[in-house]
Amino acid sequence: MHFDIEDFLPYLLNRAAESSSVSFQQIYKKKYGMLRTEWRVLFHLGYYNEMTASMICQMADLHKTKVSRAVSALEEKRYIHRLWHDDDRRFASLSLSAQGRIVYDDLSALAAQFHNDLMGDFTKKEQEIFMDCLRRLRGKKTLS
Amino acid sequence: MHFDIEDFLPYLLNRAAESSSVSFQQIYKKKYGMLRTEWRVLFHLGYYNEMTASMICQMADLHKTKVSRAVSALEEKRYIHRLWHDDDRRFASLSLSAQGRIVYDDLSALAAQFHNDLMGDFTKKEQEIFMDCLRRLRGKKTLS
DNA sequence: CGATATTAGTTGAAAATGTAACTATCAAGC
DNA sequence: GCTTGATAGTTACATTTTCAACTAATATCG
Repeated sequence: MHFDIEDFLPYLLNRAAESSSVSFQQIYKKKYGMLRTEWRVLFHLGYYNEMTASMICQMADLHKTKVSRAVSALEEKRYIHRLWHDDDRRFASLSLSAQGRIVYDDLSALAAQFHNDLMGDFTKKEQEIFMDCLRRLRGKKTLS
Repeated sequence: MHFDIEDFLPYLLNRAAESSSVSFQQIYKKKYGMLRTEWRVLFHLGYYNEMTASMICQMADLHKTKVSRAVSALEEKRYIHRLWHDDDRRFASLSLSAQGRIVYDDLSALAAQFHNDLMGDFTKKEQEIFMDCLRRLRGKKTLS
């Protein structure tokens, strides 16, 4: 079976992902001193308002130690609140603080703009197919 | 501007990339004890036969320290040869050893198969557009 | 030729990540 | 109630990655 390096999907995906992530990373890093995982946790909380750490793990495909550390970092920056449940004290509701909400609003607007810039070159039809492929790919675990 | 978390391109790309890379990683890690960067360097050498480290950096979008360490690791595993140039002794030609070639042949066949499995669900047309979008995206540096 | 700048690649320390073991809490079965 | 097992989350340690400083070789320009 022929192997063409430039068409190898994991490689292509990685390069595209890295290239787009790195440029957007500059923004939240410079403006708010956040790491990628922190931004990821932040935007989940901004979007879904209230989640436990394990919900974030599942939805964002992040390991619990990564989330744990990101949550601590965000708490230290006063971007989120952590409220331990009374009925089951193993887990805590996470939510944005007022300041965190401001940061989220700012960054999500920039993200939307960034997204549109990236997509700008593609036709509507291409965009649809592209996004659809990505969504179908995610979660697919072949050959394992 | 509206921000939809599940459609945010860098996020989608990252998840798709991670998911595909992690599953393939199991293979070369288990079979040959290689890290992702090492596999990346190896398949560049397998495909292009002879490159300097800095050529690999450019083509594979890898930082020179990562390549440097991957090259050392591959050399220790006896998968590659390093030949310092006589006319300009700053750089060295890297190429696969006989054993490295065997490893490459094995892994590239598996990679091709893996690629096809991933792509299997998509129609020919979808595949074309998808790959085309990825290639056009890679290297695009918006908003920086 | 000699000073300065570039380029290829390496190395060391700091930061981030992954893995496994851990604490604490709750659930189930007896 | 007590043991066993699961779950949420944290911590410790080893591995990787990143960043900046470094060596060594060549190039440029006076």
